[in-house]
Parts: sequence; structure tokens; C-alpha cells
Amino acid sequence: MTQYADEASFLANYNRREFDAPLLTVDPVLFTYHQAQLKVLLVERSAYPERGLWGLPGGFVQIDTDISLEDTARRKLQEKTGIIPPYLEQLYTFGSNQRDKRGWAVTVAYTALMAYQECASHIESVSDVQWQPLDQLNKLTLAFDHQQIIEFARERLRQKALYSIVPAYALPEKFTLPELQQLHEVLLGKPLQKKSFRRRIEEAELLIDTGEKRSDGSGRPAVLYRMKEGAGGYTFVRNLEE
Amino acid sequence: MTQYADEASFLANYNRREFDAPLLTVDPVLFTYHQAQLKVLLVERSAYPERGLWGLPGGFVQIDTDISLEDTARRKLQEKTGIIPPYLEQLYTFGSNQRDKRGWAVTVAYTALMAYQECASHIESVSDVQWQPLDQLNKLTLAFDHQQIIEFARERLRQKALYSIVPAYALPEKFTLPELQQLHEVLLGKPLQKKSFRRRIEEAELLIDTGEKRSDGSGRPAVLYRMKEGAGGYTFVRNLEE
DNA sequence: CAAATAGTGTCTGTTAGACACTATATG
DNA sequence: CATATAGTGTCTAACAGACACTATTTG
Repeated sequence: MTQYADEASFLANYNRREFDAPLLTVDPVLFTYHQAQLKVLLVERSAYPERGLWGLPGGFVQIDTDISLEDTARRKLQEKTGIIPPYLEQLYTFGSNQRDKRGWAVTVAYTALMAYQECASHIESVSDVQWQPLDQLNKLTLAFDHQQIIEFARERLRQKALYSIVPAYALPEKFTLPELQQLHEVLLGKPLQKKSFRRRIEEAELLIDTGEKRSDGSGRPAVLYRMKEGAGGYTFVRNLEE
Repeated sequence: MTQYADEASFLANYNRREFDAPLLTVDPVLFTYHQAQLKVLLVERSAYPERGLWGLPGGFVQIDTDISLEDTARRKLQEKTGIIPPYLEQLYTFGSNQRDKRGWAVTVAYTALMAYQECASHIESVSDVQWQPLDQLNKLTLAFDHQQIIEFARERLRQKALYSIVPAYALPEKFTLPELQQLHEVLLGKPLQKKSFRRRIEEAELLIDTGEKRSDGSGRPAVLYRMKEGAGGYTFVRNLEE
């Protein structure tokens, strides 16, 4: 191993391609909620490997333009949806010598949430991007280990539904409490007590009453709320029942 | 961009050094509890960059021997402590163009816990590995952003003290409830109600009474317990008060 | 016995579950 | 009015906080 007199000369001679390193990608899992279903954003791969398969809207870090991993995630999401989603959080980093045919590969996965309508027009204009309902995911063969990554992200989001209102970021800016409760019920796979659900959200003062209401055509109209600043970061001290 | 007829010819021509990619390392944050203090394992860097500074016991993925990121973390910990710690969990992945003088760099950080005594002899035999008390960390200048990574890991461990007994992995195999409570109190920075602390652990049946007791020289001896299989994965539905 | 530490009994307070009730919309 | 959906009142159950009490050790 070469010895250097000081750090400056070490850095001057440093060559980042000297060693074989794992491939490094960033893969955002973008969820939304539409027509009583959780959906995930998939992209059809146009290049090898796994060409023709659907997968997550990820890609390589561009070291000359991205300044952080989150930056890369935001860039890829904007490329595919036209929008930067209101919720983006690092999920987990998957890395092994098995998950990519090219060899050792690492992906930093993110969970993102946004309203379905926010990018509906953008997505309808292209054929290689689609919202896939989560309960029909088995019918598709996804690229790499993206199926497992999506399941991992869904499980984490399910956990969050027990102690936060993070799922609300998958709804439009203005939404009703029954809508939010339905979303939580889909995530948890079981009905929730209306009273319990509302009470904890009201007592924690997480939402702002917009003064508006919305009717579904029949029945009493529901109040439209907006999330308060930072409401996604709030965690209840006690979980809902599993 | 070159076009390939099929995936096989794409893979045959694939060169993983073709593009500049971020550096990728794995950095375990290994905590223990000794003499009423939380301590973290640090290593003195023998090579550039940041030579001479203390930092986390991490390193590059060895793509020919490691089969997963967790593998890399385990290997580095075994190299420095002689032991594979009983608790190892991925923490967070830090990546930006600012955190390493060599340029864009990513590190997958892990939290690990083990008993102080398990590797005391191994560590005492070398001069470049040490347990550093967390409340004296400010006095040291650490390599890269390792100071922030340690703080991040400590904060996550603090959270876990509110809803799990994961911190118990920082104790010897057999430990007493007062010991575990003290550790939680150090993590949370505040005293806990003895009764509340014991009650929830007993009701969840997380520990096994070894039948043995240990006296500190004065006062009633405390019962020695062992963790049940999977006790670290248990989460209480209700948190302790912050 | 006193001092020290481990461990328990039991009351209170908070918050989720259950479920019946009222409120407000449409046709 | 009937029906549908939104939203409330209120009792119960579970579980953490508070704190005084008992238990077991050493000297």
C-alpha cells in the first residue's frame, strides 16, 4: 500500500475507481390512496438489466448534481411525476451480492407519499409510468427485489398508521376525517372505532378545520381539514390496537 | 449509449468502474453500558483521510467475501472486538458530497449493543480501540461526521428505551431489573418509576428468572434474569413518559 | 437494631375500545 | 318521511404514574 506524506498528497492521488465497489442506487417507493386502494408508482424499465419489467422509479446518484441521497430521491420522483411529494423519508438500505445480476448492489430506499390527483395528468401522458394497486402486485413480476422493498415499505407505513397520521400525506391537501380513517383501515386491514380515531387526532390538535365541507352526494357532509405544520412528525404515546 | 441485443450480452460487457460513483462504507455504532455510563466503541484511524482521528469501526464492503451489508458490519465488529454482538440493527444511511474530503460518500450505519466485559480483554490488548463514554464525546474531534452519526444512534436508542427492552443487549447475559432500569434512566436522562418499569416487563413475560441472585454488598440481593428469545423484538403498546 | 437496596400493593390519571346516541345531508 | 353518512356522549378496560409499604440483605 502506498504511503503518503500528508493528507493533501493522499487526496491529490486518490482514485475512486481504483477498487471494485457495490453499485449504489436510490429507490423511492411512492404510495398514494385512490378509489379505496393503496397504489404504488411503477416505471417500465427501458434498458438492461431487467429491461421490460416494471420497477421502482429509482436510479443512480449523480455525483455532480445531487448533493445528498434525499436529493437523488427527490430528483427521480420529480422526473417521473412532475412533482416533489410532500412526504419523503428514508426507509431502509438493501445491499447484497444477490439482488442484481450485475453483482454486489446497494439501494437506499425511501418512502414517499402524495395525493393521486397531483400528478394524474403527468402520468396519463406517458406509457411507462403507472399507479399499481398494491393488492394486485402479485400479478406482476417486478425488477430486482423491488417486490420485497415495496412490501417492506408498506409494512412500515402500516406501523405508522398505529401511532401517527403520516398516511394523510397520501391524501389531497384538504381531506375529511372519514377519508383518513378509511385509509388507515386499508393500511391496517381492519376497521377502527370512529370515536377513538377522531378523539386522539382532535385532542392532539393535528388538523385545521378549513371551514369547508364536502358531501359525497348522500348523507351529512364531512368537514374538510388540512394538516397542521409538523403534524406528520407527531407520535401518539399509545398505539391503536394491532 | 451502446445498445445490446439481449441481457446476456449487456451483462458480458458491463463494467462497474465505468462511472464515478459515491464511496460506500458501513459504520457500526457499538454501544455498551459500564460503570453507570453509556460508552461507544471508537477506533484510531491509521490511514488517510482523517488519519490520527478517532472514528467508528467501519470500512468498505468487500465484494468478494461479504454477502450482505449486515455481513460487513459484523465483520468489522468482529475485527475490532473479537466478538459478534448479540444486537445489530440498521440505523440510517448518510450520504452527501460534503461528509468526506474524497468527495461523494455514503455510509450505511448500524447500531450494535453488547456487554462491556465480553471484549474487555481483547480491547485492552490493543491501543487503537477504546470505549469512549458518551458524555465525554465533545472533548474528542471525531473523523468525518461520526459525531453526528453517534448522536443519531443514541437518539434512536433513547426512543427504543420508551417502548422496548432493546437496551438490555448492552448488559451481560444475566442482569438484574435495577441494572436495566438504571440503563434506561441514563438513556432517557430522567428517573423512572420502579413499579411501572418492572410491571410492564413482568406482564409481557420478557425475562427468565435464572434462580440466581446478586448482591452489591449492601442491601437486598436482586434477582438475575436472562432475556427470553425474541424479547428484543417486543414493543409495548404504550410508551413510557418522555 | 439501622441502613441500604429490592420488590409489592394500591390508588389515580390518561387514553383507547365499545356502542348507542344525535346531527345534517339527499331524495 | 326514510336512508345515509358525519359526528358525539359516555361507560369500560388497560396500563402507566405516584408513592407508601414490605422484604431481605450487611454490619
